[in-house]
Amino acid sequence: MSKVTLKVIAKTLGISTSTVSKALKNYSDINEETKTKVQELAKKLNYTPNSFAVSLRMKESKTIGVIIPTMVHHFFSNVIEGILKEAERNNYMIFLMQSNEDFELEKKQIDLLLSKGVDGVIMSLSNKTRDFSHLQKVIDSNVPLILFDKIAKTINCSKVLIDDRKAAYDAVTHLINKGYKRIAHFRGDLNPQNSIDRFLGYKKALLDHNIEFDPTLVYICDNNSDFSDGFNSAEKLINDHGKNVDGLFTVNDLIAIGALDYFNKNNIKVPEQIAIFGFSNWFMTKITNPSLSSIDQNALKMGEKSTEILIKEIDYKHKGIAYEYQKIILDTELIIRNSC
Amino acid sequence: MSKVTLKVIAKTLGISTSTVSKALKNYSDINEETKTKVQELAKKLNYTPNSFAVSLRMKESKTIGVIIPTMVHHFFSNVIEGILKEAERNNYMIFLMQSNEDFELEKKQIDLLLSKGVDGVIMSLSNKTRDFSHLQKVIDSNVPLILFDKIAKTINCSKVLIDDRKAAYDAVTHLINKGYKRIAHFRGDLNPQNSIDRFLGYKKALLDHNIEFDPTLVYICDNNSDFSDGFNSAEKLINDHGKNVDGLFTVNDLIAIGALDYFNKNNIKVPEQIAIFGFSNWFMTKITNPSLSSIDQNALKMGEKSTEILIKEIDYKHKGIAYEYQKIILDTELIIRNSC
DNA sequence: TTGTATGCGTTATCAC
DNA sequence: GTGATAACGCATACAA
Repeated sequence: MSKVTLKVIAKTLGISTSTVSKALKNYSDINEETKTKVQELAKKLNYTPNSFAVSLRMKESKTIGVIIPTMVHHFFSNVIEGILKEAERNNYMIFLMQSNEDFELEKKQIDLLLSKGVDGVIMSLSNKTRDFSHLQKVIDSNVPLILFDKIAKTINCSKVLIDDRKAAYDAVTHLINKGYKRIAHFRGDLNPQNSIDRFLGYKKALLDHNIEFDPTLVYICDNNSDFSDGFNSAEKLINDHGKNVDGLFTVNDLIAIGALDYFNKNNIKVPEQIAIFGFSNWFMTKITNPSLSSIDQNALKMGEKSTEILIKEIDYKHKGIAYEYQKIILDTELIIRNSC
Repeated sequence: MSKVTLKVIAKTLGISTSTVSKALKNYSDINEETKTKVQELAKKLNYTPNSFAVSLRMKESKTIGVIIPTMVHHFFSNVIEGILKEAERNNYMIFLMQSNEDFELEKKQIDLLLSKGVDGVIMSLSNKTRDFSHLQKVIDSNVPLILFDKIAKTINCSKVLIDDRKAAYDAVTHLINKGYKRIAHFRGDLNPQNSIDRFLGYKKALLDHNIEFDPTLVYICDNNSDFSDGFNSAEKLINDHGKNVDGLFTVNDLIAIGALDYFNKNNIKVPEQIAIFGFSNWFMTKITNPSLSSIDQNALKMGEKSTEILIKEIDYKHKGIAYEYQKIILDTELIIRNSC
């Protein structure tokens, strides 16, 4: 941090710090001559305002806190990229934290962010989070909060998400229209809302098309950061149902790829014997054998949009303008490839 | 940020703010009774120190700035995870920025971090960075700087990296020992040091084993965030050399997978007709067909180690202890799978 | 053992 | 137009 302060400039110019401060901000009641004099010297000395002093005085830090469950994940790294880009455009900096799917850590991180005086918080909840008092605390501290993807329905704040239920419904409907009838589902954890919604979309698509819902075709993959779960579930699926299954819809692409690996290694033809539909449109899906149909959920845009509305709320709050919380549902897109 | 200040506590207790300040810090010259009184009230009121005031006063922010070229990348997201974890352990927060392989942006971000008063900076350079004056600026500002992976040789600061040259040498030697003789190399951008070093390791392995270095077997893949570059280069390779090539060492796994995709789609058997060795040990390499041999570069540890030595340097600086810059070379490991 | 005074660097109010 | 002064919240040297 620069050692050049207003005082230094004032002293070398023989004027007061308040004049310097105003001159640098182009206040109308300052003589043009002094203005240029001050601004030139400031530039020459490479003056930058001390951000702690500014924040202390102004009660805003131009800083946003972000908490995500896991860093190493194509979806989240894309969201982060979107957040960083939008923040950059608006001159905000990002404090990044990873809750590591740990509720206690998530709580602690909220406190840390609040104590650091962030102007707002963007977060996606850990799979284990069932109690939301820490979120309420953010709101009660009068700090704007945006939830994305893994949200808490009961918390009153702006949210950015996709319609998981509809996306799943569309994917499964596609499978059905292609003639598949015994469609399995590898779902995620029982707790997170989007894992629930994808399951519900799957189920509804079956029922709407007069296909019996068979609970034995649903498998839980609770570790969604690895494909081994998909591989193992595929093995179980075939052991349990043999050829009496012809389709598979998975909660994410990683699991789909794990399952595909199992099928490939066991000479089960995809999509001839079993069709697969993934979720997230991870870039790897283009290159699997066969390439994998999936659902694009536009993670980048989710990050950008979350940041955009957060900054708007910060701005409104600052100006004392009232605003309503938004619930933004981003479009998803079926990407049909060769796996179904 | 909490509205409870030292002043509030002092006033309700009828004592001075300085006594409160000291009591909360367990100063030895404060009466035990007042101490507990103060601490209890502070707890009850949920007092948290105003971090701007503390930073302004103490000239340290418990904050680290991190700049990486791209967010959506398995290597970097793993590094970030390591940084976040180590920072968490030491009560530091991370400002994350993405230079997006843009030199001008990288420069600007340095200024932003410096103006935010970070206690230290960790970064990996953009591929386009050839001028390092912005790094020197960090050092001149007396802010500890750690470079990792994409470093500047000429800048005098601590560095954390792997021995790219040796790793590449080992991988290519493995191919040679397996009997492959016409080994191609898909290298990265011409500028970054690690792309150069991997190329040099490749070349040296050939020469040390009496295999002629054939420059026409070297292809440049300058977009290392996608596998299409690998696919296209593989196509060129086969067009140019037909069956007169039996091995391939790539600068990273993404490119290896792109190449593998081309071979698979064109019925070129791996490793029978051509063997492949990747770089980075991305988790996808386990699951390709065939699985891909690669080099593990322990990204997580690179993040942790960078943070660890940065925090040590911050600490030393703060205490006025002299320290020497370190150059830490992390171990790499050949992971042999079915592609060679 | 406690309180007073000062300063960190900035902005804002109000005299002059 | 300009400058003195106070305040943001905290830490600390020094006085009491």
